[in-house]
Amino acid sequence: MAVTSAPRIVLACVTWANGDLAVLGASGAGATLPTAALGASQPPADAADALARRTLGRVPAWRSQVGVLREDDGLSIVYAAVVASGTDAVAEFQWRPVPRGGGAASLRAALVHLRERIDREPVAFRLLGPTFTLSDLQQVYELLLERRLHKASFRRSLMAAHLIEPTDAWRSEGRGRPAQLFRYAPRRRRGVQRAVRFDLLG
Amino acid sequence: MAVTSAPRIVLACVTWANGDLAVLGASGAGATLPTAALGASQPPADAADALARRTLGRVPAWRSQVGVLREDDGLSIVYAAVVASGTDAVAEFQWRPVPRGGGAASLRAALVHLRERIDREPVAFRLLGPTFTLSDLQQVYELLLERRLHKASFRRSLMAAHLIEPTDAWRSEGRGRPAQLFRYAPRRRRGVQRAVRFDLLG
DNA sequence: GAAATAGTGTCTCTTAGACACTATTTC
DNA sequence: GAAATAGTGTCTAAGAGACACTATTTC
Repeated sequence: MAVTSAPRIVLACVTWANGDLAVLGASGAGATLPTAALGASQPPADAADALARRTLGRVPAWRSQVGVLREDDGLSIVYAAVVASGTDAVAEFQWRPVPRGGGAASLRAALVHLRERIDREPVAFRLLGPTFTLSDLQQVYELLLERRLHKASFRRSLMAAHLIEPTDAWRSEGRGRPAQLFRYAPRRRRGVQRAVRFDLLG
Repeated sequence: MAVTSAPRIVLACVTWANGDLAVLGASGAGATLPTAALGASQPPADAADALARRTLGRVPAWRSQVGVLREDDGLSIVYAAVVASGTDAVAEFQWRPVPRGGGAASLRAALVHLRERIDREPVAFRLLGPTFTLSDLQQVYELLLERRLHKASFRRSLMAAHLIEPTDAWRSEGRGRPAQLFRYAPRRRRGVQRAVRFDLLG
């Protein structure tokens, strides 16, 4: 038994608000992420959920461990989490716009983590509410991937994957044609495995 | 300051030997992965490298943090590492065939970690020696991905990515036509960003 | 020549992206 | 009707997989 300070849990909890990504932070000047000490013999994922419950009032819709960082004052176990658009923060926590390009190392790592998982896990769908328009969904993908996507192509491959189903509701934002609302309803396991990609290496 | 046992570093170090993947383990009956206590204020990556140096005599060609697990006797910080085919283990450690489907949780997590990164980081190339045949490379991809790949298609997209260059050496394995040796020599950054994939979700 | 392995040419089918269009709303 | 946003049809080019082939070695 060595005398060590217990590792700390750091939670980067992201949502989609006002057409932008927002991250949960402590109120006040510094944009610090919520943290908690990890209990002896407590599983880190449980600690992350407990921390979310304390700062948000609920367990996130999706959560994943980002990794461990050695920081000045000890070890930080960073978690990325995602909650549905419209979820309110509690007490002394609030949603802040995600800083473009900058921010603390743990937040940047969490955003990279989300970006790397968006095509394998339902990150984008958990960021949205129970129903959403296809423009909403595309905007979330574009924010997380930090690049523009082709509208027709996005919709075609989305439909081909059978991940969503239309509702009979439509939403009008004031100007322009109303958009149909969809819900996340994955039907297919996974299709044919596709080729190895070498184009991301180098 | 709480009284806690320091987290442990666990190293899942993989190589390619005798046409199969092998993992470095302690000699003897139990197939336990090498471990080390993490020093207070020591960065985990440094501890993983030091552990590799102690059990292999060298720093791995590629290394990545897999994550933190709460185990019975404390926290384990798991690292996946890869060394070139032909590297010898030292002292009381040896290469063991990777158990198909089974094995300890930390080893399974490390193998999933490698599989998820093979198309974004040069994992397969670091598993091979400085020169290799295209059949070697394809076999490593097939072992890591656990599925067969199409030979002509594999080679076409590999060449299109400009990741390797031919040497003027050929290797003959006894039977069959000798194969040309290639080396890893990535030339291109990355091509055009391609579409979002929905087919891995669901 | 048979067997084994390396390596290639060609066809087809799928699909991503471009482009241009139609549809439905507010003003 | 203009502006804005949603949604679609068609063409093209790239690429993945199937198939069948050629090439070079050992026996």
